[in-house]
Amino acid sequence: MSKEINQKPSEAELEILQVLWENEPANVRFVHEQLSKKKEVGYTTTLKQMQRMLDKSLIKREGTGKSHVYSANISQADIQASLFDKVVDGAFHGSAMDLVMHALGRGKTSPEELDELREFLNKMEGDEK
Amino acid sequence: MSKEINQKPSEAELEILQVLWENEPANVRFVHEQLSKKKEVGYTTTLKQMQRMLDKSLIKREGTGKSHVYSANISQADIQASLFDKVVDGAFHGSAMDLVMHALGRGKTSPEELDELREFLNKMEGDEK
DNA sequence: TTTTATTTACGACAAGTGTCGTTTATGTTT
DNA sequence: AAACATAAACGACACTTGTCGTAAATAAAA
Repeated sequence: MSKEINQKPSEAELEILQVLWENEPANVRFVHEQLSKKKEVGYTTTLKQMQRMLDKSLIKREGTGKSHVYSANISQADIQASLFDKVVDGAFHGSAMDLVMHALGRGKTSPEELDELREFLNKMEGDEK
Repeated sequence: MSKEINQKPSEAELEILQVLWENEPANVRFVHEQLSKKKEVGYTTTLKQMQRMLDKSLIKREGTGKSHVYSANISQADIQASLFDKVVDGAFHGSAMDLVMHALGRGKTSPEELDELREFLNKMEGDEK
């Protein structure tokens, strides 16, 4: 059901998608300004990147002449799933559980979050009868 | 303390590293044969890839003349951390917890694993007094 | 010590990516 | 309408990556 992910976004493309996911629809200037907060990059670079993403259908756009606005054309959920699988396969022996342990073992998880997680686990247990 | 990760491995490089992590040290032929189980690829392709990885110091090698054996030069742990951060930042709003939820919410986690996780959580709680 | 089998080393090439400079189109202001 | 400001479109270029073919080196067999 979910759209085919023909072209997985590159590093830079992902950054752009992030901006879009949280600010759709947005024009190039806006996206560029957001990116500029994180790194040094030229406006035309961002523009070009977005045009290529348009070609690849990673994003879509509306508007005419001088006012184009873009939106992501793949859901964040799809990318999450895709990247998740990739990292699990690529670095955690294919074991999602190992990844979870890694996440929790970094010592950066707050007690509140742990509680939340615990609750989540209980809920899951309930679900599977 | 951990070695700097100057060049993050590419997709193909990661596959090679995986083989090495589990079979160090290994020669090109062996690595190539392992890769061949998963995908179609030429011997020289693997060789070239490994030579480049050597240049980048992703791996190291020993031996002379016709018998070279290679070993990974970055730990799996480093890569795990690196890829983990990358995916968390890139697709999960920087929230490791969201990633964990994603992992658990896929419905591919066995009850045993969930129990194991629960125990892990309890243990963590204990630790932080 | 030739021949044979392998392994390495080189060099190439196409596609994809990150980055821009420059030019063109198009609204906006005078 | 002329001048400006700004956005979009093009084209380029250097690097990386994935893939090999071919040549050179070297060890093993005959």
